[in-house]
Amino acid sequence: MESVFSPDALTGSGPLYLQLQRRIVEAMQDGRLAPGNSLPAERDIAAMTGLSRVTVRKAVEGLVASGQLVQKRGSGTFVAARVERLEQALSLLTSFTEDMARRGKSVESVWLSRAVHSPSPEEVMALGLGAGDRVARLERVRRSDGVPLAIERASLSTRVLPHPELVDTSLYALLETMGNRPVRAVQRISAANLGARDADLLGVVPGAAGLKIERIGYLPSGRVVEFTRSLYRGDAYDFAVELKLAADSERTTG
Amino acid sequence: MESVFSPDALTGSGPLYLQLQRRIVEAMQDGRLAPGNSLPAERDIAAMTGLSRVTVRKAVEGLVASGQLVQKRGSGTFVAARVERLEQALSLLTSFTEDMARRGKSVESVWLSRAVHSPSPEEVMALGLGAGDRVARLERVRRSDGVPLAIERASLSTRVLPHPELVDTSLYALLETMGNRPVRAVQRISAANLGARDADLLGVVPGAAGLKIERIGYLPSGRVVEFTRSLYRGDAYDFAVELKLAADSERTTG
DNA sequence: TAGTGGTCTAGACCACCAA
DNA sequence: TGGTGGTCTAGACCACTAC
Repeated sequence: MESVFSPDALTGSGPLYLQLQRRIVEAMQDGRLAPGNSLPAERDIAAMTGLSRVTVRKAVEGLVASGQLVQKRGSGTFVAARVERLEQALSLLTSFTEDMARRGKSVESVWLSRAVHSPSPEEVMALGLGAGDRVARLERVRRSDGVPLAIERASLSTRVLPHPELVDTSLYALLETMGNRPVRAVQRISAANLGARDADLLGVVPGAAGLKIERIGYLPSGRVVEFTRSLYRGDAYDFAVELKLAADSERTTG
Repeated sequence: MESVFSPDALTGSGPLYLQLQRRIVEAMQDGRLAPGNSLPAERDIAAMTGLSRVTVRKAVEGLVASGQLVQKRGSGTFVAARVERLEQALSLLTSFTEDMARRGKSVESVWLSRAVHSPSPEEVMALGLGAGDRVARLERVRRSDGVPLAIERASLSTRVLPHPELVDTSLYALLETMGNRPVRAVQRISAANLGARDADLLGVVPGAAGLKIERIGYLPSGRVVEFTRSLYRGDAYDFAVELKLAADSERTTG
């Protein structure tokens, strides 16, 4: 433990903050710093290493940004707990609730908003709204076993969901009872660094990588039902897809 | 322009570096700072705003991390160029080369490595190798129209690819000539912050969000052909998927 | 209340780039 | 060579947490 923050061994090449960072990472890898362990206070590390506190902070900063350390103001700096990685099959149209239930995980939703609004231009486009149409917006943080996994922002025409406040756990379950459950959807997946607000909601550091998914769900008739933008924690989620050879795939759309 | 860095208007609430950051973002959004424009030198911004250089750097740091600004040592700080976002259909098994050709983009590969190695434990698992088997490793940076888009690290048994140095542009094209082109693949998609080396290869800042894709490709016989780990630039790539209702999908595996 | 991280300053030297 | 970003220091005050 002392060896991690000893003043010697800071004799390597490169910036001092990177050398210190490297030593902390090594200590975490070989178990000298285990998940949950706290690091000495920044001022103490500075005194032990002979560096300034600013330099120590810069070393720690990078590890906090990559999720390996967690800082709590007034409390201390801790080695982050490992997050179990969940995997979701991407080829099936399932809801988050159903998906988690299937693998025996609890699901909690923290509602941020459930109300009717005037549509944004983006929503008008995606949902194919007419003049005067209004949208139901559902915004929530999805948790499983207490760990926040995703932020979900769904928009639906009030014609399919006039009373968004009735949605409890599963949006798809409610849509099903009204005969409006989508049977087909198109998703776009990309990655983005999370902003301050979203990172906060997901319990990660601003700038952490998130999986951004935009989904448009269709009824059998081809009408659009839902337009959902989700942000998944990059460190906690995997999507699995099965692909087939191009020439091999049947054309179901022709 | 001066208004962005004027000493007044730093009267809002919250940390000074966030207030300055917000003003820079606003200037980029309304075009007062256009892509390619340079910002004043850090020391000048400090003088103009009445802040210390350290505080100015902290404001800029966040925007560099999220890819909105680019810093060049000895040269200056610049508003980042916007990167056109490409979209790839995820339901078809195509190669990068074919994919880009289809949309009229040029493709360049920068080879980092093309050689035969002893397999790592991970490769033994994924490829189902036996004792004594060796692997061909292909590592390259994929560029389109000069912009680096992805890092691709492919591993194949030397039984299907004895001479990796023969791979020129398209791995799949070569495999096809040998009757070893995969017809099916399973992918896992997640997001991760890019490390220093990978970020450098992709021309983005360390910590930027990347789309991580692991793919295992199969022959018609069910044998594994390739194990590929790719990292796509999160700001330049979109994957599109079409989903179908669970109960609706035919079971082809039963 | 004592200790922690969060912010901020003024000033310094170095490495790199362009003219 | 002069200007730029990159690193580093010593010291200060604030906000929050735990006791």
